Amino acid sequence: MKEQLQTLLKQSLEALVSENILSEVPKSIRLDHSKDKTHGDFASNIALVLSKQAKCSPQKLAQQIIDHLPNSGEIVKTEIAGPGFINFFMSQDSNTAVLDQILEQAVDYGCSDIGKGQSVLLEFVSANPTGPLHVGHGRGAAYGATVANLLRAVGFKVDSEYYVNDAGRQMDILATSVYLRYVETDKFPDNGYKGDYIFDIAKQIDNAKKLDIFTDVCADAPEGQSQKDGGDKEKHIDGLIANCKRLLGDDYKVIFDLAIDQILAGIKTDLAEFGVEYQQWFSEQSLVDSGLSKTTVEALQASGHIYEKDGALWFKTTDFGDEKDRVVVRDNGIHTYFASDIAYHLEKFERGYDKMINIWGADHHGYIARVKASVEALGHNSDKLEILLVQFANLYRGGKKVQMSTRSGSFVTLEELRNEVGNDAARFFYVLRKSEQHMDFDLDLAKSKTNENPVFYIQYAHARICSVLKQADEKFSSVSIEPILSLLDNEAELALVKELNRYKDTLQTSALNYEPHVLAYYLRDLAGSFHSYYNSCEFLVDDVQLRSSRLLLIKSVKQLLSNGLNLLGVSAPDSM
RNA sequence: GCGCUCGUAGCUCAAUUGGAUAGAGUACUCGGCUACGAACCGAGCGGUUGCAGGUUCGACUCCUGCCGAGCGCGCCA
Repeated sequence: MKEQLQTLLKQSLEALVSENILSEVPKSIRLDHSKDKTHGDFASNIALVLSKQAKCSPQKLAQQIIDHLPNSGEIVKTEIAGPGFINFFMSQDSNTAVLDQILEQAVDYGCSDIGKGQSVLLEFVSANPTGPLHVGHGRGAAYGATVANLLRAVGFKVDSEYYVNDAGRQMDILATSVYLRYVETDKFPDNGYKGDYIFDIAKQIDNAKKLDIFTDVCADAPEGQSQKDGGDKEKHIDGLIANCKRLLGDDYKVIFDLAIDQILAGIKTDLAEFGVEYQQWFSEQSLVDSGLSKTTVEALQASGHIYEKDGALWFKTTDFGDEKDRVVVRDNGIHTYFASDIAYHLEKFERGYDKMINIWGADHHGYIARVKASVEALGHNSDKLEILLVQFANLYRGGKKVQMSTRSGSFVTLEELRNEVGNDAARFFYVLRKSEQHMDFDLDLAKSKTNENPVFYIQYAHARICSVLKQADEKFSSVSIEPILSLLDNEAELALVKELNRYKDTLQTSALNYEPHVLAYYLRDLAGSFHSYYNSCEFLVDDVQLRSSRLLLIKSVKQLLSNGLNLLGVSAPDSM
């Protein structure tokens, strides 16, 4: 319906161009579903936008646009309002046509091909495999999975990917922490991984020697001493790692692999149970093994973007707008994390996607400039790489902010949250906030008063409709009666029909702007309109035509609630 | 100090991406089940959109400067 109207508007503008009233037809003609029903069904600001070009007042231009509109049975009334908006009042038939479309296209209703099959690589979560996912990661997981669903619905071909940081010092700290729990030392370093899950992994070690790895390590800062001096603490744990590797020999690798396998398996299960699926798990170590990490640095060197200073290799990212240059190879010859990340992004570009999207925690924002710089330096268009930042969720418990740290082991895991509030509530809650909005997550509220979560409000609407339809089947014979949609004429019905007409645009807006919350809010509004309708009208009336018309309407509502919830990764139960 | 992100009702958040009278939930005050599910509905209360300027037909939205919050600024990952 909106498309037809847009076409009519365009024809009118073309006519005005041929009469030299306008110089050209704009690329896009803005047409909004009006939010206030007194403004009709659609509103356009086109006259306001073009008044300067037409050199006349917006109101006058609006009148000319209306005068040049081709005749159409769909438009019953137009009016000029406010500073020059054109409001369109559509015919009842034109408005209720959506009901048939929804029921005919069912689960596919709302889907489109605006994405034109473009391929997208969507990377999200990618938390270091040094511990279980916590509720902070949950936001990225829910957001990423939903964005993937939305993009697919509007015609993109999306691959989801998790970048596994399975190389580097953090992994050695992890392995050494596990070993220290295995030997049950009382000198566990302050900066090791202290979570309970480390004990669980340690229990699975069999047959390794229990050695004292504290000999000859920098003894300045064992637990409880000179904690102020971070440098010594780090040297201390590096010494422990070195001893661990040297004394354990081959057993070190066994423990190292055990630790990462266990944790990664846990992360995979966790995400799968949360309804978050990945097409690829990409290992950082594989970049080292394949030599890509090394050849990438060489390529940068060959193209003159690398210089040496203080024994290290620096990448001149300032040439590409970064605020300072970055080290890629340290003076000890070891590649930095950034070096593998450059290789990783190069590898992504070489896989040939039309678009790449990274979803990062907001704490990584300082990293964007250097990654884009490296992409440009290697001859690729960094515009194909979009980086979306998700703000942290502040957790509150008992009115107090909960500090979260994987190392100290003080965090609420995603699994705990899912068990407490359920997947549906968790998925919905995470996605209800705009991603760049800081969000406060009140654990007590989420856990103890789950009925206040709006997800139940929407699910309840769905269940209510199912219940009505079931009873309709039981009470009345199922002879098919042709509904007469013009009977749907009371206020609640018109509001619902209007709401249903908005779905398709809402889905597109939500997808193209990577804003799942737009869909979430829409669904709540739709459920709200339905609940009002439910309380104002009876569906199972004796008048067969009225009854079947009303049932057709609520069937359509049910379909869209189900479609929308499905995209958000939330179930649409028949009863609850 | 510099940079990024943000600041909207008592609280938690929206606002069709620059549009018309800034809306929901929650809290609080009323009212509605002999009803197709009350996990619901209806009414009320609640605002100088952090502050001050600017841009234009029009600003919560864009620009500038302050104030406040979070994050980042390492040869860590």
